[in-house]
Amino acid sequence: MEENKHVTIYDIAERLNLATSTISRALKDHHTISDKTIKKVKKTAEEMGFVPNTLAAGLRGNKTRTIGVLIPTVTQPFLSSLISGIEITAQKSDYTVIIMQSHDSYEEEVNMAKSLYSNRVSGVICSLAMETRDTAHFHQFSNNNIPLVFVDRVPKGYNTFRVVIDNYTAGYKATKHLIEQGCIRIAHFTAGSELGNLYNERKRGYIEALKDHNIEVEEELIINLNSVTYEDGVKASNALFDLKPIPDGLFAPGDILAVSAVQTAKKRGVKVPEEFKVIGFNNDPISQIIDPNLSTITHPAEKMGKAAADIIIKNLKSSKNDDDAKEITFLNTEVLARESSQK
Amino acid sequence: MEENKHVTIYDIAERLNLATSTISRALKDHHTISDKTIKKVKKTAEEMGFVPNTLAAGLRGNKTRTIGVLIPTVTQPFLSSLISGIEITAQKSDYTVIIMQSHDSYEEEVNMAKSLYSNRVSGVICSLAMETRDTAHFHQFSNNNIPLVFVDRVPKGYNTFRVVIDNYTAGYKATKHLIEQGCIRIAHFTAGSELGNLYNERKRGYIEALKDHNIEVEEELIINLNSVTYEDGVKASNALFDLKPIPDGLFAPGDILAVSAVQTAKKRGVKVPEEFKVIGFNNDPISQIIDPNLSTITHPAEKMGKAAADIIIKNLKSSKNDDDAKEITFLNTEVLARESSQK
DNA sequence: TATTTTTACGCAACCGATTGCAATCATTGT
DNA sequence: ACAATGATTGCAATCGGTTGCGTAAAAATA
Repeated sequence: MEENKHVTIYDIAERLNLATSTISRALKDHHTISDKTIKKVKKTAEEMGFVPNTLAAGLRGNKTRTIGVLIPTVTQPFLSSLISGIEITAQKSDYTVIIMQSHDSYEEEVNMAKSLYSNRVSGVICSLAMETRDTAHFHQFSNNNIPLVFVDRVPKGYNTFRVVIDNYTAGYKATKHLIEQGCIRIAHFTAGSELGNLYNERKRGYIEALKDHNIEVEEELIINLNSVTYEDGVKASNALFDLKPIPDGLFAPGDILAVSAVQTAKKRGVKVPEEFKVIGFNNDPISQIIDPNLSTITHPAEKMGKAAADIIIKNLKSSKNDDDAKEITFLNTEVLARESSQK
Repeated sequence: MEENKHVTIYDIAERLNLATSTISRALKDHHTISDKTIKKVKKTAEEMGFVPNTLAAGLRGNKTRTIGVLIPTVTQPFLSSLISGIEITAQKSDYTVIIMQSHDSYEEEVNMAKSLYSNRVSGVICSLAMETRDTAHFHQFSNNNIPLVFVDRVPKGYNTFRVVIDNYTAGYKATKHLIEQGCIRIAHFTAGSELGNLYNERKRGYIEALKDHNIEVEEELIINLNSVTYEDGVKASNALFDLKPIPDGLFAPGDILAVSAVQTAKKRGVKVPEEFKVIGFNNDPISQIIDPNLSTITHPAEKMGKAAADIIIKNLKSSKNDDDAKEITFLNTEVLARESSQK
């Protein structure tokens, strides 16, 4: 196992009796370099096993062709699909992706943002941690002209790019769907989070849909969860089924919650969808596994990732000092009617 | 939106009338720097919003405190949990994680390996792409003393660190479990892959378990899949149920496959587990969602990630020229008996 | 043939943190 | 009071590409 020192452009230059500047330019097909030289350099570089040192280039040029991704976790289907989308698009333009997980912790998010900045990423894509209440730690990007795109869980009142779905409309659609399936007492699970206001938006849609169909909004049918987990979903579901007449429908703003409700219903002898119709959110893989199959709202994760990466890359290309307002991209969602909400 | 130039140690040095070397040392609590100076420097650095430039440090020191992770995809539960484990451990030691997806393509794997090397990662953790047949593209790491750990899908005959489960034993256990539950004609799904020999190993365990219990190995019960996907699982399952007397059990080397079998069984009126018992592999989330709950083999993804990261970090710390044989770490698996294999 | 224009390449500074070695200052011993 | 020892800090090279500017050589034009 020989201890190969890294091969540098200096090594190539020495071998060919050329200047490093020539090597550097030849490797990038610079027009001032003759074709002969370019071929010769590339051939030699290949032979010597030259691999450019990204650090050196990044240091000098102050651009790393790296996109930093800061998300709560990679283990949620939605987020791993998001990454997948980012990665596919990034790769096409020869960008590298650094992924960091905040684990929904504000402190970690702050640290990792600093770390990304420290690594001089060219752009940042972020979905906020649940805990996050302020966005000061993102100013370092904005202030240094590093494109910043928030996805899905985006902050209010911060002029950056955003890629989202219309959570209000989606919530409205979901609820309307249940109404159309005959539900008249529809429950809703929600979760608090001031900055990433998506649950509030879905709830708004839910309420508005009820009102539009002359259905009374009952506070006891709206349950606030601490966390969007299976366990909390089970608790909330049990609370629902403890009600005197149980509700006949549920709009859960997440498939895990919806699944927990379906399974709890089964355990308690409540028939889905006959006595209790459910619609979830996200179209996670589990929605097609559970019996009955779960109706849900599509959430174009991969598409969102691609869109976010596209924005970063396009922005980097034009490299204009975009001081103007940052666009907000809305992606479409749809009701996916399956068995759990069948009339 | 002021255009803050990055603050460097030069800026701090100028402000305090000190040398950059002093600043650099003060920031890392070097013992030759007085406490006063250290405090002063840190305070000023904080005030000025100094964030160290990782690139510069990495270039100079030729170490980046970055772990490169090269895996087929992040969207599989097993792999995203693996990442999670890597990330948790890395973060504790202040390492950054770069994730790249090969999408099971050999060509992409080669490119991304080069990219990781180009980024001068301090260590690499890899789970091979399905397509990969040789490992030449990993020599650049071995040759340059960059610790390399293969996880789960590991190459044969390559002296590097490996973190795996004992797939043979796991396959044996799974099959034995079905036998103990009364199965006498057990089918098996398998998939070809020469380098990452895990399916072959599981199959070996399956066959050995049958032999040990005097059960004939029937070739028609062993179905070779092109890919480990739901769709291929459905095809294979239908093939099984087309047999004159259908088998009474199935060991599927992946929960997706097992789920596809259970659902296909339902569709065709085959009762699980009464007429057909199933055990999967991985303990993916879906195994607890499907009805009946899926018996499976635990696969300690997060633990494997932690172990792999630990190896990298430990190796980097000792920084000995470990020319000796690389250890192989076996993690434990267990049968998780749930409803789908109930006697 | 003399001169202008191209073409092709070299020189050297630069990015920002790190580090071996030299230098300066303060403190203690004699 | 002076040398010696130790505590602090400064100097300058270094890592490996990148790039503005300068120049020599070749080609084009007068």
